[in-house]
Amino acid sequence: MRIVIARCSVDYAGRLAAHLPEAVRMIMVKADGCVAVHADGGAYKPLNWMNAPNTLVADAERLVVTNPKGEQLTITLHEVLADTSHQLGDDPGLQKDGVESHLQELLAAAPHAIEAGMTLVRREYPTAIGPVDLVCRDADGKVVAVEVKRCGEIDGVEQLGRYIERLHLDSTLGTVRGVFVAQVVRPQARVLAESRGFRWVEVDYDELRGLAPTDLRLF
Amino acid sequence: MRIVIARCSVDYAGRLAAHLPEAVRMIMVKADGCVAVHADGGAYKPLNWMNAPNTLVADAERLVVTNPKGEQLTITLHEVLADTSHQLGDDPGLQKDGVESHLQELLAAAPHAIEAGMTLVRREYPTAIGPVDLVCRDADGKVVAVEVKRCGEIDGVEQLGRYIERLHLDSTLGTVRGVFVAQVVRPQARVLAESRGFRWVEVDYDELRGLAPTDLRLF
DNA sequence: GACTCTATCTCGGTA
DNA sequence: TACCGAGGTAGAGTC
Repeated sequence: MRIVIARCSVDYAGRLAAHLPEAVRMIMVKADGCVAVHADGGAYKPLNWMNAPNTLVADAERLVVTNPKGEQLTITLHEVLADTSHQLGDDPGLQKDGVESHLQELLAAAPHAIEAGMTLVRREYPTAIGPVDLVCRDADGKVVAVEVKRCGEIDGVEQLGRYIERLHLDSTLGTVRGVFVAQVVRPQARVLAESRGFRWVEVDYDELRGLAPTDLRLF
Repeated sequence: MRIVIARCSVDYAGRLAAHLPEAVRMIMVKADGCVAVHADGGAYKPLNWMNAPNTLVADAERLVVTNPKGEQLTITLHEVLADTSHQLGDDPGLQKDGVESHLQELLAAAPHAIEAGMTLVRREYPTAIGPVDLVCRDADGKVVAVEVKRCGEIDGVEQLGRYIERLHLDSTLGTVRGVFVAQVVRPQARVLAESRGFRWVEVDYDELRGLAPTDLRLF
């Protein structure tokens, strides 16, 4: 990884056009060829960047980064204040716990947490437009499509609607009811779900974890 | 901005739980207190991070970052290979051209580019589920809801459908027709738009720019 | 390759 | 502050 601190100006031409006036910034060039220009604030997102794969042409005055799609980032160096390189090596990568797929696993293991009497038919039930998170049967034996979100927003309700539309084309299932499950369901998503005739349910992740077998936990 | 190259392990506890095994990484601490841990690859996204505002407690062995929401990032330093600081100063910020809001401005200034005889009623027309990009009247005086996208995909068509549903609740408007406008409309979005009875239109950004007054241009 | 969906999304606007 | 929508979304997984 090469790190350059420099007074520079930057131009990007690609999916949009963007320009950065002259200022002191940090330029990070990673081993895979991706480049990021950072200011001294503003979270982790760089002001400008180019992802790998790239071709880099560098001299004392400028750094021109081009990618196969024809996008181009030009960094004009007015004054270089520091320029260092470091050998980092491969990274073993990040282990995560608590993302949507875990919530889905937990609900698959305990569908009664969604609704009393509910049983699992299948996780990731395939349709032409993508898999339905959970397909269940309720206490009356009726088919229920369940969309699981960590955070319940309007998009997820639309998604559930599209899945149910698809499932209705499968005549063996009969009428399919929709349930929208999330740790938090936003007010607008509630309104849309109700107007579409879907139930919405908020579930607690830690509570579910208590209900499920221990081997589902990561650490 | 402080940049540390170190063999370290990292733990994050907050919206999820995450762990990074020991390896050499780059740790960036910005002036606003945000922290990012980078590997030597994987685009601009750090492996782990904490956004400002934060409280930082640092000693030779670890860096503990806590935010007001109770999230915590702990970086355990096993070996520090470099540790430098640089004064960067404020950044003048990024100037952009070609994003959706510009396209919307241009179309508001030249609604006839969408359809001959079209006139603007209002930009960002408010509804209970969010603002409609443009509300216009066509050559026959009929109300038209316009959804503007840089890239026309299926989500945008759904959005237009929701807005029209809402606008129909407003009895003063009469029947509302839908038009989906983008620089490029994807095949799937075309099909969905047509099946919903919406017209779709592709517009050229540079051509529009030629039609509009110069003061709308950024650079 | 295209398409789909998730994200500690980030970021900006607005009520 | 919370909520919503856009993004050069990026990134992972599937087909």
